[in-house]
Amino acid sequence: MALLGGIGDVSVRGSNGIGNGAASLHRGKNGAAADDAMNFGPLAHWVGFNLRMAQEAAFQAFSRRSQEIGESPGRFATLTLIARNPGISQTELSQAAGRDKSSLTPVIEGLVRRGLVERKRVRDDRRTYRLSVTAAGKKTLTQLTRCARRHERILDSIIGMRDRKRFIQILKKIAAEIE
Amino acid sequence: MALLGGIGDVSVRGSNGIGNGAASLHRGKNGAAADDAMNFGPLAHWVGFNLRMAQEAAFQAFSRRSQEIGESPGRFATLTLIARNPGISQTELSQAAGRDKSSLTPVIEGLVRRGLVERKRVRDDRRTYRLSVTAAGKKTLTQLTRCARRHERILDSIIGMRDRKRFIQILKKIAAEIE
DNA sequence: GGCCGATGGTTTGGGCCCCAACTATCTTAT
DNA sequence: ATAAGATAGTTGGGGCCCAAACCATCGGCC
Repeated sequence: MALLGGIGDVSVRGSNGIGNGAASLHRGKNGAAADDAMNFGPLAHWVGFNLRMAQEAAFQAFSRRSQEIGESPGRFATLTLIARNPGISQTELSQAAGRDKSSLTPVIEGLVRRGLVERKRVRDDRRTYRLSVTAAGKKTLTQLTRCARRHERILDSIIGMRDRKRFIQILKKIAAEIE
Repeated sequence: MALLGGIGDVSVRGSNGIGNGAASLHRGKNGAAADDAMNFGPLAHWVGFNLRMAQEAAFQAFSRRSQEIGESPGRFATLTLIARNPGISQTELSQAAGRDKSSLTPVIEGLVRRGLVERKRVRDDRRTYRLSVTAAGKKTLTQLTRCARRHERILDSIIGMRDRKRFIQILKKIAAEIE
């Protein structure tokens, strides 16, 4: 498990990379589509679709990794942001993380319950909370960061250092400018 | 915002691109973090995080677009794949789309209910279904494709034609090679 | 001082996803 | 033939996300 050695093999991947390469699907004997390879049509050339596939795959991979520590990718990003910006409010946090504030309620609630994050009311504005990471939280964060670095190293090796910087730049640009 | 005039401004974006640029958060008067800009720490340089942000943003954008037609991005990809590979089974489909087969049950069920997809039992193997797109499905697909092309054009303009090809290549590589 | 609109957080309802377990069916080896 | 193993699809439980409705509090304005 990450949990397994490869868990069966949801990974048709590995061999086929989405492209109209040579995915061997073997439609049963008389598959209606005489073709033997999967046809992705226009999807193969579209950014949106490939972005989704890549993100989903990377996310799942990291998910498995961080699971060993008992945390999820979402909680990890949140924890990091709080650590780097002590005293931040939930709304600010949600904007930074690109999530709706309502999504953070359960996440924070969980972090607090596990004693990784502290949440204090503010005197001058009794609506907002002020978040900060506890000592235990810092410790967990260190582990998670190590774990994330391993994950990043793998991604780096797939992308190649030559394109890495530009690749990230483009991702940032998309997140910032779309819509 | 897309749906309103600007509702406050969930869009810290636009101005800050995740990078440690100049996101002005204005922690209330005495914000614990004296800093005025959001600190993303290592997240800013990591592929995983930026991948997630970009994908999520693009996904939401397309989601809104396709909603006008009454469909979702997930259903769109599924429909396209069925159209391109008539007679495909649900399992094959799930592998191509990189999702668990159980995720497809409700999706297909929905497409069938709306009369966009046809599902036939096979004689020689009564376990599998054979999927195909109906005439109505083809029509919807045409609309969706048009809609997707508009979306793609925007993404293209953000990425720039010079890097586009390489960018997609990298995304495919990630989806194919990670774990 | 009291009202109204804005703002921080929570709740509720819905979507999409994964995984593990289960049913029905097919295949294979005995 | 038949029992064991593989495979197609479904079900149930859990996670994470968004959007709209809802409280409480804050702030400006008269």
